[in-house]
Amino acid sequence: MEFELKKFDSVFTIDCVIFAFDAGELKVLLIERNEEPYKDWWALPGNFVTHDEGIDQAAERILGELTGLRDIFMEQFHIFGEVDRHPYGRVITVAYYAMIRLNKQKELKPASSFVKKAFWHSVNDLPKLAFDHARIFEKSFQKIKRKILYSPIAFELLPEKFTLTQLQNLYEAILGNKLDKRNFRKKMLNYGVLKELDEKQRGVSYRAAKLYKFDRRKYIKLFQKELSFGK
Amino acid sequence: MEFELKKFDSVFTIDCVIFAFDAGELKVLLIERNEEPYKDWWALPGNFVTHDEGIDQAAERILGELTGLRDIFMEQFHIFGEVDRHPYGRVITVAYYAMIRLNKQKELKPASSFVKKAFWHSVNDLPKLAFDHARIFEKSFQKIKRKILYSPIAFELLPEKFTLTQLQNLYEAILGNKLDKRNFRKKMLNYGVLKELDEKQRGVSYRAAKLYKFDRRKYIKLFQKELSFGK
DNA sequence: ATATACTGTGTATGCTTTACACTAAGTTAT
DNA sequence: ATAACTTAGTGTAAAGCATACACAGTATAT
Repeated sequence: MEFELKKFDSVFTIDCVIFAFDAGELKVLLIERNEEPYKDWWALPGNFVTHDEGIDQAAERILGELTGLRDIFMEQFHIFGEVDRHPYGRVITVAYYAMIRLNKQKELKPASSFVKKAFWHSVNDLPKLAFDHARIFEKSFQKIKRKILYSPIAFELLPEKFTLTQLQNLYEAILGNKLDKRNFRKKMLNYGVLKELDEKQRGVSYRAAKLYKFDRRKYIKLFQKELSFGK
Repeated sequence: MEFELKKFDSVFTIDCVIFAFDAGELKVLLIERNEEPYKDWWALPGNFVTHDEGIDQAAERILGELTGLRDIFMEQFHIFGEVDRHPYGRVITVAYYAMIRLNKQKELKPASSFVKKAFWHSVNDLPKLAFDHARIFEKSFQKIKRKILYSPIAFELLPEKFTLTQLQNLYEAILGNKLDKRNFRKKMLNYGVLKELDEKQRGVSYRAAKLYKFDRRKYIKLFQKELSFGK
């Protein structure tokens, strides 16, 4: 890919912050760049938007090409438009985030020479990032910390069936502090968005915990109620 | 202003949704366009971003030129990037919103031939808008409806000194429903972000109400507390 | 059988939310 | 001066939610 400075007059890019939860840690997906600028640096998956695609489609395409992840629902959360954020010229980036559930189908296979590899990094131990990506990441992290307080987005990160302890660990990983077990369970069950299953965890040493599922219908009701101020 | 189609390959604009509260009604600032496309239509104040300005500065500049309003703190809330949203080509727009307090200094004086006039419209009775501005407005309105539930943004719309009834009317105008007077007062006073003044309303028929002020210091404390999940 | 490691549960206290209706105070009209 | 009008300002009981806190139960491994 060659850069023509002229075109940089007004260029948009997309950057994606993809969160996942694995081994008790919150992770974010990074790529190792194979192109200048910032060759060999870690960066958020991101690239140019072409002239004939909407930005939401562009986001999906770019994430797919750079990491192999397909059909991920991402939400835009901020635009970064400082004049000097890109060394080659004025580049405005639209930042998207998503929270996903890891499984075998979600292998990382970059399909672009732009990327050496894609890799999940713990959010607590990130390498130095290219461009202003550290800032973009920070903003996204603040966003989900805040959102988790009023919206059950956590479920998107967990396997379909999960235990309450797993759920609590996830909250603790995102919020960065410990929670009381009994109060946490009371609160979560009280929201009424969990469905208790007739099934237990398998393959664990020691006592197995009950599994739960997220009840999307009840969640939608809760969400609407949440939008009221009381009488 | 002449449009060169080529440049439209990747062009971005800013659109501003400015809210104010007047005569018991929530208003939004619109301009009457004096240029094609959508000449003579009402639209949100918006225009092109130049190559050498950051988007936040661009937003301030554009709002100032089109409406005469200066030094308004706006916050970006969404990017609209569908391929077909502008009839002349691909135009991505960054939408900003602000809530302001009306006063005499805030006269509307467009300084651009692009605009015939600028005018406050009740949000309940908007004309047909140019481009996808109806959608942009809707999104901003949803945003503030949600934000007012957890953040005292309402104060930005009121005069510095206000009565509790005015505050309640504003909440009702934004939320679109009636609230209970006693509960509303209890809740608001309980937040602890209002300072009671030794002063009463003047120039009203019938009994004058006490005036209050917003206490920004206490608000900041409240805001930090709000970010916790409990133990 | 025993050690291990995690699961799962209850209660009392205080605070917040909700539902609900009348009197007090100042202004205007006569 | 008085009556009529209009808005301001106030309390309480009941229900629900948040918080603080500790130990017995159960599946597994050896």
